[in-house]
Amino acid sequence: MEKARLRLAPSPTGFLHIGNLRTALHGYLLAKSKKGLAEGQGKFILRIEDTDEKREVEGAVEGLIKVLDWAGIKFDEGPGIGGEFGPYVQTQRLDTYDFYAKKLLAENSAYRCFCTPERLQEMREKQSDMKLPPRYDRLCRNLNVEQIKENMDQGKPYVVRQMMPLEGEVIVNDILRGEIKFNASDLDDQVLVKSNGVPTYHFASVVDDHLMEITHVTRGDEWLPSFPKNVLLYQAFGWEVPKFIHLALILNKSGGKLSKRQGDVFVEDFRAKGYLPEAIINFCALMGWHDKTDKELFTMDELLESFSLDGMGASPAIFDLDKLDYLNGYYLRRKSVSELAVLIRPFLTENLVQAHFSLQTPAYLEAVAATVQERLKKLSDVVDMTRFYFIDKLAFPKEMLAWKTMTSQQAIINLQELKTILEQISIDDWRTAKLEESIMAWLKTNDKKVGEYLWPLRVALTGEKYSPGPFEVMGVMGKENSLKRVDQAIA
RNA sequence: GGCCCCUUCGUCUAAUGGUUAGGACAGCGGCUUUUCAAGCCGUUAACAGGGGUUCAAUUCCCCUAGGGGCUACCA
Repeated sequence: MEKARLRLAPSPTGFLHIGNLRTALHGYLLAKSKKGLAEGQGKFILRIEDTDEKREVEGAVEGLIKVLDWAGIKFDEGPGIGGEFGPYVQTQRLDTYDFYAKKLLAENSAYRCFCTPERLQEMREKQSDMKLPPRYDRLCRNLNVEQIKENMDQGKPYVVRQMMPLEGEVIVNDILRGEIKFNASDLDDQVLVKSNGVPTYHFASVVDDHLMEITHVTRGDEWLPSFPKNVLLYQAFGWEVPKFIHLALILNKSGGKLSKRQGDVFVEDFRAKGYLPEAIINFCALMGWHDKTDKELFTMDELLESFSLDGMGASPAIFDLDKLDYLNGYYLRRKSVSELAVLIRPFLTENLVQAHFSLQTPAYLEAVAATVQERLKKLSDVVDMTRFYFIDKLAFPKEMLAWKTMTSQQAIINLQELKTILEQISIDDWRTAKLEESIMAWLKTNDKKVGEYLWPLRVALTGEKYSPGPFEVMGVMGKENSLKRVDQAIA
């Protein structure tokens, strides 16, 4: 059996982007799925890439771990979890990077660069004026020992740069795309260690992936351009190159980069709106992966059975909110009523604030939940959908009571008729099924038009054009409150 | 500009050197029906373009176009 150790290596710069969750999920499943890389025996590791203190956001690591856990992605090793390859936070591994940077320097695979940011800036401007690709001009690449010593003695700050081959081809292999060729002459002498002594992503991730024995690197394909540089670095160390799987980006509706501007992009946003982890996971799995059968509805457990490398593709996917909504509605409908009641509770505070205490019981919430379950796309929809259940007096124009071509006067007359019937129904019989039975029977025997009675009744009860049916609503609200609404509509 | 990646219905995606190019979401129509949903049934809709290779190309190759990414002492 193939060994598989994969990692998620986020930088703690804020919330978790939905695209990163997709990357995380695919990596996780490759490690853990029965049809994955290692028959479900792979390891999934969390490593925090916090080498850019400028972009770091307070509390982001905790947030990341929390939301990943919510989504159902578990780690075998990582900060707070442990493991034999720790620490799993890069700023706690600075000595390690220092050691390997010195090694590279000693072996002449890297060099110190004393160029100031100002000089680099100027250089790039000149290059782009001359329509040349902006690239380090390698001024410091050929500094002799004395010059280096002199600069160091003067305490000049320096970065460590990777020494790229001057000519030839670098051929790399991506699992999803096969061979990719780069000209060595197109490769910049990448910065490995910044002047503050902290490594760049490029350097730290290669060192860590090797030391942590990562076998397969999954990452976004925005890293494809640095792939040859990574490979060269492995070769400079004499290390085996792990397999690379570059996942295509997730794009917005117009095909551009999915960004905050166009709406929700963070998993936390979706969670706050009431999307279920089941839906998000199913949705993310399907972007860039497809089962060999036509099956599309997958729980995490099912993905753990079916997800495989050969179902993965390399083309970018556009984020389709409609499909996410569908999936979320689907999983919402599959919840038990009591589960749903618990889920909607946090969204209902606005409604409950104005409600009589008798309307705040778990039992009432469950009854309410049952009537809106099949209508919800996301949990936050529950607010508007159930408002009428919690308020004392409805406000709606009388004309709304009229069904199709009937007048509101006629609607009120019909309501009065219904009222007498309803009053005769005992509290014990005041249940949705029984109410429906009685009213429908009455309508039939008296040869009444169903719509001319049920529409006004429903509007009287809910004050809404669209809502659950009158029998369901009366079943939830009880006799007293239901009749009160009918009276209010008649008055 | 340079380098790299990608290209099947609007969207996510199957399949195949010879198919009526399949499924799902969305759309549309119908059934059901007091409304909205849900459900069921049906239906519109795609191989980016041009060259090759071949008896045959959506499938293999090349070019073009389009889209995207990278081009920092950010990841």
